[in-house]
Amino acid sequence: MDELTTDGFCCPPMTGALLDESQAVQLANRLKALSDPVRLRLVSLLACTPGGEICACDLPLLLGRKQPTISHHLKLLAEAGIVRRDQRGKWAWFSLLPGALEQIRAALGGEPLASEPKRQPSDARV
Amino acid sequence: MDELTTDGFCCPPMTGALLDESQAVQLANRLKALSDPVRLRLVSLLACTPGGEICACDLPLLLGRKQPTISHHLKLLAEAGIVRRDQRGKWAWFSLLPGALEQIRAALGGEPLASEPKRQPSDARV
DNA sequence: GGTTCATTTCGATAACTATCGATACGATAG
DNA sequence: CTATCGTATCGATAGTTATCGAAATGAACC
Repeated sequence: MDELTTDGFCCPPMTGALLDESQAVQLANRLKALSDPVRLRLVSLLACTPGGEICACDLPLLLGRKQPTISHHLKLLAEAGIVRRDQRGKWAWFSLLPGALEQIRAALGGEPLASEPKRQPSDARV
Repeated sequence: MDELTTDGFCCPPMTGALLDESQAVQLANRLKALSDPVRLRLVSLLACTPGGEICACDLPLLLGRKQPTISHHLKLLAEAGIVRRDQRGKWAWFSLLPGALEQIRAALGGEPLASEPKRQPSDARV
């Protein structure tokens, strides 16, 4: 899990910068990291916390999951480059990795993504 | 699968609009619909196609998957409210549902999502 | 070193998902 | 009505994931 190289969908009207297989896999992996209610709430918590970070010890209560489950989700988010772990004394603090969400949003298409006319049914095949 | 009621993460600096369980489930479902390379490429194709729509008959070749697989992915995208189906004669044409991607992007946090200071390790418990 | 406590890893289970062959459905053409 | 052909559904299989109890790891403190 490394850099996000694509600038995502294209479409300031009608370009041709499709996602190739590997770009799609990369973006899919990042989105998958966010495609879970527990992880979304976790990210949302981090985003809304004044200091920007949360102690792992509070998460089981905040999210209603047992501690190993929380740890599992934190690991996935960290591997996806969305969250950063900071061991401070006995406790582990987590924070959003700056720019991560913005990158994902951008990959989902920075531009309007307009829709347009219609083609004939008869053009369909070949 | 209906409306997207949340405006997502909060955080024009430090608000308190967390995602609750049901909001999180809803958003997770939409993200899950995008968390697959085949579906991402499909969406990307739709986004980059001049007319904004593609005949299902072309997708097995374009995406390198068999027809039932394509049909499966199209169904998921349609159920997630990302794609629209238009039967025209014998063929089914698909197009992006206007605004769907934008909604998802917005739910991922319309605002900067800044990060900030640090707390003491000793504040950790209680 | 040894105790304590937060967190991760392990292992097991249940639920879900992508894929595709076979088949059913649906619309058009004859 | 029948044949044809595009698409959806069914059923099976293999791979993935969320969850959590139990055990291992790691850091502070004495």
